[in-house]
Amino acid sequence: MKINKQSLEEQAADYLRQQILAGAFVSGDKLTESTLAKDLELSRTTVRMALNTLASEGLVSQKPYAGWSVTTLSGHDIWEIYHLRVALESQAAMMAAETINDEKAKRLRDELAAFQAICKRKDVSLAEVTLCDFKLHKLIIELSESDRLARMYKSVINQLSIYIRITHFDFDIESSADTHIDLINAICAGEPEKARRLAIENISTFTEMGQKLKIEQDHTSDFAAS
Amino acid sequence: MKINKQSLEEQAADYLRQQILAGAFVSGDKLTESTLAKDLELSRTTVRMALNTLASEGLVSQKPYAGWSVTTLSGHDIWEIYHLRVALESQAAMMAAETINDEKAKRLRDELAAFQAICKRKDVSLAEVTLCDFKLHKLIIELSESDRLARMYKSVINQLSIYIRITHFDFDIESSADTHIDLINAICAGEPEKARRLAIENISTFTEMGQKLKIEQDHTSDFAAS
DNA sequence: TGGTCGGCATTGTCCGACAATAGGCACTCG
DNA sequence: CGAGTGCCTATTGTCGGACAATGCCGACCA
Repeated sequence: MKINKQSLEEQAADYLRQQILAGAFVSGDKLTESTLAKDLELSRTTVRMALNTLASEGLVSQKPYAGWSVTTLSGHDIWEIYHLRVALESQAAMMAAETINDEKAKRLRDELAAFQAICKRKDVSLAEVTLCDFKLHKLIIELSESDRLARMYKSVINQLSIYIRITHFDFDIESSADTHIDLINAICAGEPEKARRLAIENISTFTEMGQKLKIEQDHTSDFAAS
Repeated sequence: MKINKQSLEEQAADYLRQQILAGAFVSGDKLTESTLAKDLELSRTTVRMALNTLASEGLVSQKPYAGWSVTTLSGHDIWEIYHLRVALESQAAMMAAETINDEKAKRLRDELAAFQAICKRKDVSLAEVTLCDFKLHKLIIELSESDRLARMYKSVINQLSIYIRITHFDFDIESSADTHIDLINAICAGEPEKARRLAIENISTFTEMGQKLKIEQDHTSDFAAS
């Protein structure tokens, strides 16, 4: 038996977030309260509150009396988001290194090992590699043991994925996991400053490539889910 | 003539935020929708949305069907907030250093000079010093030119001031401004890495003292206002 | 003592209504 | 032809009331 403890508003927010991240609504699309209310079979009030939630996460924007729309990001917005990601992820790497213990280290190494195993397969798809990469970064955030940081990070990543539907591309898949080895080692060794530096480097190369190519990504809901 | 373009919800949120930061409601106080609605002469719906906004900022918490209350922060929460402040403020210092120009440098130096002037006065109050200190930090954030970062920073600071009603205490007021000199110089000189390091040091000493003493602070509304 | 059962306060959700506003269209006037 | 003007429509902003769902607390009972 499974009972649903989430409020309707929460469910609506989750659903809409997922739809946006999955690309069912794309940047600039207009969302009207009454239409959504009919589609979701909810009252306008509830839908409205869900939209408010998404707005606070930066996924949708509203113009007074004009309507809601999926956020459109300018170049400057992307710049902001990139720098925020650097700030949060490097901080998380530091904190993870500071609070490292055997159990955490094991989780990190296991995740990295899985990542490497995936990369070695010949028939591996980009999607799978991407998923592993995401999971690893997400794990580092989790190991920082800061819910607030995790929340902010998720918001940043979600905003980013409205704009870019990529993470990895046609560069060497095999070495994809390996670029994380040093970072994971630094964290496990309890070297905060080194971990911080490597985390920044890792994101930098990632983003640099992101500027060149944009590819559809088919599992954007990963971050929004939890 | 001055017309009010803000929605009622926004005004309610601003008002409540100010009340919380000013100490009219303290940590743990219960807020009931219908009571607030009567007090503010608004509908429950509107109040509810305002509370939702504050919740997304971390100022109030809600337990389903039980009620809203001003957030109570645990030791771990404070730890999270401290680390977030470090991450955001050091990043802002870096970004300010990276994008420094004559006009920005002038603003920084002017603010610092004002700070120093205040500290030199014999009859200066702690409140005034605190205000200057806040303004300087706020300026650095602003100079990073990232609205998202500013928003997150404000949220972090607001949460912090629910718990701690202090910024400065009975340590040497005269040298208070001077501890910022190196940081400002690094930013103006366009040295991101140095600026980052000094920003972290600055916050660390600040927080360290914050753990010892807690003093009422009488201008908490500064950050929430803008 | 410990568990159960109501009652009360408060939130969660809905509906319907109406005012306020933005955005687009047609119209006028030069 | 172009610019400004005024109207119409779609949509949001706000409201009040209503009722169900739930958490809390105290009373009662074994």
